[in-house]
Amino acid sequence: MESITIKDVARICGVGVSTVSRAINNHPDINVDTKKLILETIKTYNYIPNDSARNLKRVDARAIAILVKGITNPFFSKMIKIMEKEIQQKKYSLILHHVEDEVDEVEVALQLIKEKRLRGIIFLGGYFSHTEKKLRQLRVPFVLSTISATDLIPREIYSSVCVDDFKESYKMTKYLCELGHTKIMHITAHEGDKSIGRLRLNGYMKALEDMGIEVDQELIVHMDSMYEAYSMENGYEITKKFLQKGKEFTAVFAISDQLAIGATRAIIDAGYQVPKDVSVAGFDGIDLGRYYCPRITSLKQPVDQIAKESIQTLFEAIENKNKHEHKIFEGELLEGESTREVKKG
Amino acid sequence: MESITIKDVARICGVGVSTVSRAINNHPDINVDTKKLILETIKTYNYIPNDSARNLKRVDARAIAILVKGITNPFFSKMIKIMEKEIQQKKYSLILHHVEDEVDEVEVALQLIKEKRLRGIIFLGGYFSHTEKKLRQLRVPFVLSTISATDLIPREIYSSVCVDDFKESYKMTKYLCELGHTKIMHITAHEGDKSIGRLRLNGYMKALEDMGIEVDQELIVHMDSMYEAYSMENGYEITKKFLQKGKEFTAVFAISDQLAIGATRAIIDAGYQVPKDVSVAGFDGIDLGRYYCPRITSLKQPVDQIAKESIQTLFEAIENKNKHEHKIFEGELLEGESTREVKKG
DNA sequence: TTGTAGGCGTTATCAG
DNA sequence: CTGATAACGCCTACAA
Repeated sequence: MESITIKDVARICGVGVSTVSRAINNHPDINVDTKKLILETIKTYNYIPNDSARNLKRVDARAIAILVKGITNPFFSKMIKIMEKEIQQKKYSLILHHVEDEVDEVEVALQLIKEKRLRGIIFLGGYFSHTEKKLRQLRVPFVLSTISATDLIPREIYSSVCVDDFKESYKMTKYLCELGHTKIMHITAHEGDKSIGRLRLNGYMKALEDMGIEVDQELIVHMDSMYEAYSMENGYEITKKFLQKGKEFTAVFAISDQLAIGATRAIIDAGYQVPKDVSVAGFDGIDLGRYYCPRITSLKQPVDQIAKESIQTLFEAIENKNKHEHKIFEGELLEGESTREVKKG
Repeated sequence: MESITIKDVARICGVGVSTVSRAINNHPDINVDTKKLILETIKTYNYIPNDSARNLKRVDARAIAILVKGITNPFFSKMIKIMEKEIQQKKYSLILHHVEDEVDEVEVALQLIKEKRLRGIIFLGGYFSHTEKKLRQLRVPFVLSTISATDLIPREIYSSVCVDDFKESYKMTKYLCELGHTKIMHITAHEGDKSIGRLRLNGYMKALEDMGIEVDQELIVHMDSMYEAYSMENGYEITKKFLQKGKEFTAVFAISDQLAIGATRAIIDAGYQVPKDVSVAGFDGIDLGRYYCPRITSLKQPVDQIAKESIQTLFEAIENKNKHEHKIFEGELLEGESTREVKKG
């Protein structure tokens, strides 16, 4: 019934617990034969060390955690895979943790630091409008990956790796304008968002302004909190409702590819064609966009680089206490089949 | 530097540790005012109990774990969400754990049981060709959700909730045959799969046989282990290669929607139309299929029911030691826009 | 209602 | 190279 402990193994092998511990943890000071014996007994008796006890005692677990907000977002999946590899290479162990939309990721981080003796944290997704005070409680280095925090948080207390959301959004909007679009519906984050949603919205507005197009507030549509954030469903429902209003528009620029796909389907369901009647553009450049019909024009984030550099930056901060960096990568405008010059007439 | 412990809190409040413990854990025997005081100090000093220490001591954590294989599979995301709710309702805590494609999920489970004092486990995804011996090491009840294990494992040692993969696959194949298709390419699991892949393949073959169509081995294509299992990319690359062979076919039936979507894109890229030239059907009935263009015809698994029943079954097994059930739900054939009658001529 | 002390399974320290 | 033994932070009898 009860499971076997290190003491049992020690007793069975006729050695002390510390010797068993040494065998488990690959300590150098141990006789090869005793080690062999111990390892064999462990195998036959199927002993598994209790990790809680280990973490309790261990000063350093050489572990870092990735906190992901938005379990369904395929954009993150890829990033996580790359990060996993990098972390393994550094001989660290990874704690991957999903946090629900409404849950406070910093609370979770605080908890995890205690529990797992983390050396550092990567935050993936979320809005990150936390107070400085709260962030300072995080005693280990952390990096915001693909999250542009607004200026409310002093940049000396954290690292970040991302694209310039303002600029890339500007780029995409300008691209659409240059195709002749002047009535561009923008699907943005929830009302009151102060993170990437806000930055991309600003980029959208500035681009219009620079192109001499007046910003029409009615064309700016927020995600509906009834549905999952950044999801296809959200994009679909929003767009469907928007179409019912009869407001004129010739293009959609959504702040995620999933939203863009939802929008596309809604437009098609309403009897229009993409891109013939309406052009649609997204953001992120996820694989799905390449498999969708039509291929979604998107602002591709360099996932690979961002992932690698996030880990790199974190390790630098770990080794070099208090060294915080903010790295910005260039996005790439991927022309798909979902955008074209505005229809004449 | 060092983080605050229960002793510190006790000292600060001028009480004993057990009192603090009682305050934290909502024990009844405690003075309201002292409790208030303690809770406040905890807040201001930002004390967080060390979970490792807790789990070490606790006999029972009222926790169950979900082990998911295939982080990118959106089919699972939805299921997890529902399960989370159910588990919360039962006042259990949930440990959600992803396991890599090559990793042995039972090993992970064994580890987790020790570490977290689990009461039960849900397995989601994977192939499950483990030995009976290994499975017996799992001392807590477990249920295979949407995994039909083959008969190699005695049914008395586990529970399962899923559709009848053979039957549903038969249903879809028959549907395609009735549309007049006789040359149906089948995208199946890796060579040697003995789990749902095998069952669905059997269903496909039996249906053809019953319809008087000879099974053509050349039309059966396995996933390529170069790419992620069940992914769009896998479907795309496989189909692309298949098309190059010039083998004649008028329909594709893939064992997942993601594979089907990849196949669709490959077919379109080759200059054919779906469903005009080739019909495509998938399996699972994920949301994405509804947003794709064309909407993917699929065999929809009743995610909601399966998720709820999985949890239900697990709790019954927990409360009722050794009571194992095998529940089967009916799938639904969702006609999309990706299939139609075979082209005449 | 409260405090003291012992132990959960490991690892680290230090003396053999 | 090896084995006692003292922590790690918390919970829970048991005593007060």
